Amino acid sequence: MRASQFFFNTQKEAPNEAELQSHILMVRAGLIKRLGSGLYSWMPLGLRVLRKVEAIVRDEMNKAGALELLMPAVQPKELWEETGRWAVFGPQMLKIQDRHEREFCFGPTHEEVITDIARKEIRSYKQLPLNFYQIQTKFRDEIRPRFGVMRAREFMMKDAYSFHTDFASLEQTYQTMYQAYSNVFNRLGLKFRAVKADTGAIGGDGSHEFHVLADSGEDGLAYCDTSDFAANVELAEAVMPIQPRAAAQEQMCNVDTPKQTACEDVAKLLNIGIERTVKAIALIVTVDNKAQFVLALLRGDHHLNEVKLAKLAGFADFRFAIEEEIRANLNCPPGFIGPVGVGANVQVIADRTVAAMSDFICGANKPKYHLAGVNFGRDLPEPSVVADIRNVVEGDISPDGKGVLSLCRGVEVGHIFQLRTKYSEAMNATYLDENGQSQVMEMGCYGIGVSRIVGAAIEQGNDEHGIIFPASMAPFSMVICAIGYDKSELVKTTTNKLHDELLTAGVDVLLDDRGERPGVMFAEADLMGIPHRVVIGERGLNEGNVEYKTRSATEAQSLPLVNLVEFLQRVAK
RNA sequence: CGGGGCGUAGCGCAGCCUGGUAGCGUACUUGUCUGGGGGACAAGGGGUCGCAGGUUCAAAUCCUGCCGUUCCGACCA
Repeated sequence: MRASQFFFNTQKEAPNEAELQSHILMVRAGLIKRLGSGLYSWMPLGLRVLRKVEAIVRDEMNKAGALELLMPAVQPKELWEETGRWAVFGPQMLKIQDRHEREFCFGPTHEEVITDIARKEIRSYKQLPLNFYQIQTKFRDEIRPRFGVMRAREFMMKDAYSFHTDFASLEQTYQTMYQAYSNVFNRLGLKFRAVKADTGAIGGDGSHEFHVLADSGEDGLAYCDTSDFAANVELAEAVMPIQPRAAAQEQMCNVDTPKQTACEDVAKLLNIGIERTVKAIALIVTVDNKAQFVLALLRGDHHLNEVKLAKLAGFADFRFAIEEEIRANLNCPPGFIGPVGVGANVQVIADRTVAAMSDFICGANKPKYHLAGVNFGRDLPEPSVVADIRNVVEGDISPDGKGVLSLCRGVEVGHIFQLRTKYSEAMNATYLDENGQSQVMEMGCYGIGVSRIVGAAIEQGNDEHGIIFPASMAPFSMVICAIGYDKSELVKTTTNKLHDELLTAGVDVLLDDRGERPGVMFAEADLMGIPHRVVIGERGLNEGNVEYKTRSATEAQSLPLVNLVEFLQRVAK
């Protein structure tokens, strides 16, 4: 490709709302162009990247035995009512009407459509297992689109759905997909991790997320360095403390904390470790339309895990209490609340760690006071519920007992689920088994955020000059910067010839024939993240040399003209 | 939906308080000089100042309403 025949539009400044490096660089390099909130055009340069990712995903899906199809993006409401998700998905779904005022949505996912296909097309156990996939535009009306294509409303997704006669078959395909996903991310050249995950709104049993590791990632991950345990922080279990609760040593007493409302400040004032403090989080839990005031106890330095809490029996519907509710139930302003001496109207639940603490510090339910030397069973009743309700922290024992946990952040780019029969049952997707009996199909589903991968990859690969693409997804694998293309006949003929020969050799090469100044060509090539750069000018040519450098190298090397194509062909592989 | 910010040229911004010819940087066009890390000089083109209403002789500027957008708290590939 010749730069003079292509179109790019690089910018020195990115729009204000771009806050993530990947977003800024994608806009500056001219990969994408914003149309509206969460809506992006993929410009020719960006589309080349997207297509390369797609190609790898498609190839690995095919290798794993999945069959590509393409379903409508627009889906009728009736299908979604069968599974009850028309209501469940709620405002995240873009709902539209046709001229007859019939209701549709722009598909945020395709379980209903594929299950409808399966129930109509699959009759016999002999046809199973089957795995269908598509690569298609999805729309989810995100509450807060941001980070460019990393959290856009319209995005490109590969979604696959498998159908099985039994769970064993599902597990087998699930493993195949797990491996295929690992292959995809390895081929893309990304640092990633597969973690155990919460199944969220899609539902089902077994589930793994695939995360590209990046400090700016929206998900917290916990992993064990000495075993293969890895899980989303939402799910990672904080195991029961090994040490049983120590016997009480101190007497309970008031301590003056005139301004100290946070555990951290109380600990500082008393000159003790924050791990000796307990905080009480006031919640309103609704069961059968009845609101119950609850204090959830956590160690001062721990954080509540709302996903875990919501999974406890009776806690599905909870929210944080507001100040008036706290005052009404405890007769005390927030900042000094605690579990000691509360009335029967207050339920107290404790995190496992707290349940094993003794002689701790907590709020006194009296303004400007905390209590020290507090002990369960003596100063207050044992908590009614003890459960794992906190986020794991660095250094926690790994749930598999084979080491300690470390934390990192990641961008979720893939998610695989064992759906089991959630959709097939609701939509009556059945087949006839060997005995002529009707059986409900087992299902799995497997997603990859194709467009998100581009953002995640840039998040992982960039420097002060711009994007550093992995070779697998760069828009061009090589650029020839022809210095003085418009002035020097020698440069022109040499670079033209090299360009044609590289193309013939199968190298995805860009010839910068615009006659731009060297600085401009270098800056733009770096910004776009092209992995290999060949610089050809008259001065070097007269000595029989050209210059070569990879995107991430700091120094260029001089190469002889002889055998140049062979060399470049080899490095570009 | 709750709360804050911002809407002026493709992008980044000033002007608004104190009403009176719409500006700067960048990008774009043309020319000259340049030519190894977004070069210099000169001359240009490009704006219903988000929309609607109001106050006024006069509104980008003051007032009201609406819309869009963005950031901070409940979603997910």
